[in-house]
Amino acid sequence: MAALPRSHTSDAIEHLSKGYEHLTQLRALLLSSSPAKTSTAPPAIQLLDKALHCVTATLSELQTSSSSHHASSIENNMNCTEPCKRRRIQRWTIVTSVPHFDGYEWRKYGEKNIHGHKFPRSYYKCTHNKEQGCPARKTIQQKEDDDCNPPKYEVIYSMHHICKIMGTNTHLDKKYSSTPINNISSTTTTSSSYVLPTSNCQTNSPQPLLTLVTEQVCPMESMLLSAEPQIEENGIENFCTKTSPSTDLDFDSEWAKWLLSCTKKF
DNA sequence: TTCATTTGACCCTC
DNA sequence: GAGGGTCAAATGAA
Repeated sequence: MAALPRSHTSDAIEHLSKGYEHLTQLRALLLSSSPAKTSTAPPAIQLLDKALHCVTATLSELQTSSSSHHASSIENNMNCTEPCKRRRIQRWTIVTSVPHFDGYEWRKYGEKNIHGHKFPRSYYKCTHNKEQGCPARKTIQQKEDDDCNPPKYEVIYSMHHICKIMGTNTHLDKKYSSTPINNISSTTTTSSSYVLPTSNCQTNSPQPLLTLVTEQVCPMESMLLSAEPQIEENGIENFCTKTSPSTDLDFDSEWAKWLLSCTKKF
C-alpha cells in the first residue's frame, strides 16, 4: 500500500474504524432481524462479511504501517496497540460504546488488570473456537477518559472468523430480543449485558432501525438506508434477496472504490 | 446437569 | 524480570 502522510493515515484509520463499527452493528441487526433458519447465511450477511473483511484488512495494514513508521506518535484512539508489537499477527482496533454488539458469538476466557489502566481487560474467543476451529479473538478494554455517557471501549480484534453461521439466530434471539430496540441500558464489561447502537455522547432518544451515524457514506449503508421503508414493509429476507448486488465482482468493486475514496480524501 | 464466567497460575514476548 | 496473553480448574447460574 502506498504510504500516506502520518496525520492522513490516522484520519483514514479513524474513519475506517467507524465504518467497521457500523458494519458490525448492521450485521448484528440483520442477524437478529432475519427469520431464516437455513443452512447458509443470508446474502446480506455474506456480503457484509466480505465488506468487513475488506475493511479489517485495510485497517490492519494501515495500523501496522503507521505504527512501524511512528510507533509512539499517533495518540488518537486507533493507534496500534501493545499486542501488535508482541506478535506479528493481523490485528485491528476500534473504539466503540457497544463492544459486544458485533453480530458474533464470543466466550470470555480471561480477564486481567493491565499495568497503568484503571479498568481490567477482558479476553474473548469465538464460541465456535472448538467445534469449527475459528481463531477469532478480541480483547475489550474500557477507556478511562470517559467524559461522556455511554463509556467507550477499545476493542482489539485478532484473526478473522472462519466459522459458519448455522442458520439459527438462537444466540442473538436470547441476547438481544429481551432488550427493546429503543431501550438503552447501562453498559458493563461483562458479556451478559448489551446495549444497542446509538450515537456517541448523545441522549437516549429512540433510534430508527437502521440509523447509523456516519459522515462517510458507504455503498451498502446508503443502499440500506434508502431501503429502510422497504425493509419494514416486506421484511429483511425479501429485501436481501431482491437488492443484493448481482455479483461478487460488483460488490468488491464498489467497496474498493469506497475504500479508495476514503484514503484519497485524507 | 450443562455451560459460561471467574480467577489464579503458567507461558511467552519484549 | 516485567507485563500481557492463555489455560484450565473452580464456581455459579440457568
